[in-house]
Amino acid sequence: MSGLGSEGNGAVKDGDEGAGRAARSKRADARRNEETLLDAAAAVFVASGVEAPVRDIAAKAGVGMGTIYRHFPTRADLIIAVYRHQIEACAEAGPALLASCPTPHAALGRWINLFVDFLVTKHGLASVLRSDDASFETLHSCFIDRLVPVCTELLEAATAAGEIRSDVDAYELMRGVGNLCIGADHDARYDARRMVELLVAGLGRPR
Amino acid sequence: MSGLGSEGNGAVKDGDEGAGRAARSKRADARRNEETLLDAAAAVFVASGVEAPVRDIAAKAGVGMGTIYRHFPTRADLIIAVYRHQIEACAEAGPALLASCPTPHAALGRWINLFVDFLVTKHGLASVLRSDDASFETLHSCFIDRLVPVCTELLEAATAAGEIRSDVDAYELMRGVGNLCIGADHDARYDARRMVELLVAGLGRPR
DNA sequence: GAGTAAACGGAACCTGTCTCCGATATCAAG
DNA sequence: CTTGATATCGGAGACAGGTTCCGTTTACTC
Repeated sequence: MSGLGSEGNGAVKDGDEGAGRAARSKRADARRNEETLLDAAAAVFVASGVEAPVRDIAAKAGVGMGTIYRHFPTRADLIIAVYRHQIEACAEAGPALLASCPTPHAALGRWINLFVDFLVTKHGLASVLRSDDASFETLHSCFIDRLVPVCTELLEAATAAGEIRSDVDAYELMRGVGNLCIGADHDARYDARRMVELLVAGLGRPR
Repeated sequence: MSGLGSEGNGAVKDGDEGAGRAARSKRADARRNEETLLDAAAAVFVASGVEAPVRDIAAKAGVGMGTIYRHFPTRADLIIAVYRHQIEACAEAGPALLASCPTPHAALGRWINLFVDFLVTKHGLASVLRSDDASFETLHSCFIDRLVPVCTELLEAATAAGEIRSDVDAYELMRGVGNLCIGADHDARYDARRMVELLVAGLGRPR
């Protein structure tokens, strides 16, 4: 609805790999495969959800299992790579909203809506974010590291403006919102957006 | 904290199996094993969480895989059996709270706390409740069928008293609360109870 | 005490993740 | 263009859970 970028495109490419070292040395086939893989993964995620078997992605990309695991040591790394730029867009929207909205509280609400839309439109992303499987730790902290600071900024602005209670921190809020988005697809009776709206409403100073 | 029964005891026994048919015919060893299994499962769930391998439970009970699956056709059935009486206790607490609390809204809050305590103290129960694996559908609807009507009653009482907004139904609320409880253990920075409190606060009429 | 149906046990199977290593392709130097 | 060093590929198979199957054992009945 709000739109944090479309679905199946490259992303990552080669930019921020080795912390800007001198060597842009990857072999051509490797570069090509990485991109193919990213596209295939994005396509499969859309078609079958984020929990699609790795084998399917490898098959779709026309490469072997080894290749996929060389580029993305774990499922989670692949997911991160596919969605990294969308997380980035979401993070960047924070300060922008703060500047353009009438009140910090409004900005916070809008920003959270952005986040919710992102999670809800990616089948199963929210669940996988909450998986207690250790290998998803990376995914989790990728989201957290990038997004929590932004959320903190919005939260502090709203607190400073006296618009919300001050005993909830950004990490907790984002986890709560993330949790509320779980299973939002495949259940017509559950509207994650409305629940999040309630949560944000509850944030408002109890007079 | 509030206490919906302790952990590892029988439950189910033989009562409500075949809709009160005449035949109480099970063989003695079968009856014995079922109870052993229930106890073992409860113990393992406490020790390793609800997601513990079925094999572990069988081993703990000292029976073979076949036995476990004869009594509980699927993982979810076993979980249900173990927790059924606690769900029951929670359901029964609803009307009681409504009668004993000063306002319906207070009763609703207390009842939801009961539910949250139940979920949070059972490692991983909330996650498994939200699993999109089809075999947990039974578990899901067991919770839903028994608890949603109770929640509806509380909700309607509070609505009638003009204490809350009226555009949220019990199913949605319970799903939201259940979601908020996911991963509440093993993350000290996340306090599910506080998030649920926020949600319930948001339920209050926006003046 | 024998006969029979129910219950048991656990090996085998399925699905999904991730590892290992021989086969293959790329690139640079001669 | 050839050649060799080396990065990359591919996919069989190890591993980990859940679930099924079926030959064996056991409890109850006559």
